[in-house]
Amino acid sequence: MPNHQYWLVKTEPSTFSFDDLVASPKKTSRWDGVRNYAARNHLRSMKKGDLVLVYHSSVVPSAIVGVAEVVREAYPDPTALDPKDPHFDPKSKPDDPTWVMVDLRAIEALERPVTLDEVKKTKGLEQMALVRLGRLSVQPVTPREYEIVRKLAQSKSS
DNA sequence: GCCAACGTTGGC
DNA sequence: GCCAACGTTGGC
Repeated sequence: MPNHQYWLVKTEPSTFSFDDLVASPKKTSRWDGVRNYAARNHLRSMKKGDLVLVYHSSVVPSAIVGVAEVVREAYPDPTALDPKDPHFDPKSKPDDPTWVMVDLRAIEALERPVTLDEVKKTKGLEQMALVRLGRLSVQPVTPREYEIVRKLAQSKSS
C-alpha cells in the first residue's frame, strides 16, 4: 500500500476553482487563506505525496471535482500578515505564524463530478467529514472513502 | 437571500 | 472558564 494519507479541501470555484489550479504554472498553487484551527491542524499534518480531493462549494451542485497532491508541506501563510488581504489576521505575528498553507499540484479531474447528494446517499461515504462536519474546509479522508469516491466517478451518473 | 450549524469573541 | 452574542460558512 502507498504510504500516504488522503484529504479533502473545499474551495469556492468563483474564487479559485480546480480548473484554476490546473491552469497554474506547473499545475501548482499555494493553498492559502485557511483561518480555522481544526483545518489548520490538518494542513500541518499533510505530507508530500498525500492525495487531496478538491471540492467545489457554494455552487449547484456542490461536488468533488478533482484530485491534487501535496508538493510542499505546511509553511507560513503570508496573507495572514497582509493588512490588504481579505484573510488578514491582526493577531498573527510574523515571528510566530498562526496560519499555514501547503502547495498543491493538480493531478487530474475526476471522470465526472461526485456531488454532495451522491456522497450522502452512497454506502460507505455517509460518515465522511464532508457530510458530518459541513463547514470544515480541510478534512481527512479514509483510504476506503477515497477509493469509493474514485469508483463513483468512474461509474455513470445516476 | 435565508437560515441552521457552529466557531470565535468578549463580558463577567 | 462560562456562555450569550456575533460572525461566517455553505446548502438550499
